[in-house]
Amino acid sequence: MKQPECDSCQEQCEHPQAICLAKEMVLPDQEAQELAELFKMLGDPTRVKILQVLSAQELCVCDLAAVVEMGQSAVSHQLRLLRNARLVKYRREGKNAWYSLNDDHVIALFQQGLAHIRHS
Amino acid sequence: MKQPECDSCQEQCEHPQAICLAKEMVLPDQEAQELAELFKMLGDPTRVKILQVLSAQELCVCDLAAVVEMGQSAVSHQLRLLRNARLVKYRREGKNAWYSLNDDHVIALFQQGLAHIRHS
DNA sequence: CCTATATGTGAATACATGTTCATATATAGA
DNA sequence: TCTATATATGAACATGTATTCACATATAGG
Repeated sequence: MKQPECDSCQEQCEHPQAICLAKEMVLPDQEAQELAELFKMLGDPTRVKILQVLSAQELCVCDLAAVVEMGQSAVSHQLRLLRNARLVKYRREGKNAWYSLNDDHVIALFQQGLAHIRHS
Repeated sequence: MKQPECDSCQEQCEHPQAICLAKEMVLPDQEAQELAELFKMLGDPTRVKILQVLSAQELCVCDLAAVVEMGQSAVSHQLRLLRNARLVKYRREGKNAWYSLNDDHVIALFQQGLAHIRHS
């Protein structure tokens, strides 16, 4: 077994080797933060529904509001968050703003997530 | 094209067909809720780190606190959430409580998530 | 039984989040 | 230009969340 190398393990830790191994592999702050941001964006039922229905077709704001049964304003606020997170894009056509997924990665996450909650 | 079938589409909606198709496929409330809960659980950098290091080895509370550089109490609170969500399990051995992942599904989600943030 | 150590937890705090309301902006059509 | 409709957004509010502090519980070893 290799010896712990990080300084902080020499004094106070209960199980220095385990800690050092863990410290070597743990995601750096920024990446952990970004990953958490991504999951946080998927961590709201309204946004879940929005993203899910957008995976099948482009929809405008008032349609989305009808589908998820929420006010137009609430949906619009959520869409802004999803836009900022680059999870959705939109195009303007006359009075309507048509939203769609920016890429399909999110769908893979949904599928994994659904698989998890469905048999666990 | 098939006609819209859901009642609510007959009156107010802007694009009834799109809405009806979406309504037919949208996740039911409870499932959207559960999925959101799962992602919410992954939506915090501390928990992200905890789960990630637990994917490699079993660790006790004070070790986890050292690795994620947070107080023992904070870690303990987070572990309770993760326990309630059945994402981690633990066994007591003397004075220590050794935590580990309950299953490996979460890791798949992390990998998907990392893939997403790393090239997007 | 007493002490030291590891862990769990309630209360308090600060902060983040989601929705609503009112209103602003943008566009189409008269 | 004026009106109607779709969308965006700021402010306010209520609720949720993460951390800290103080303390409770549990266990090992005198």
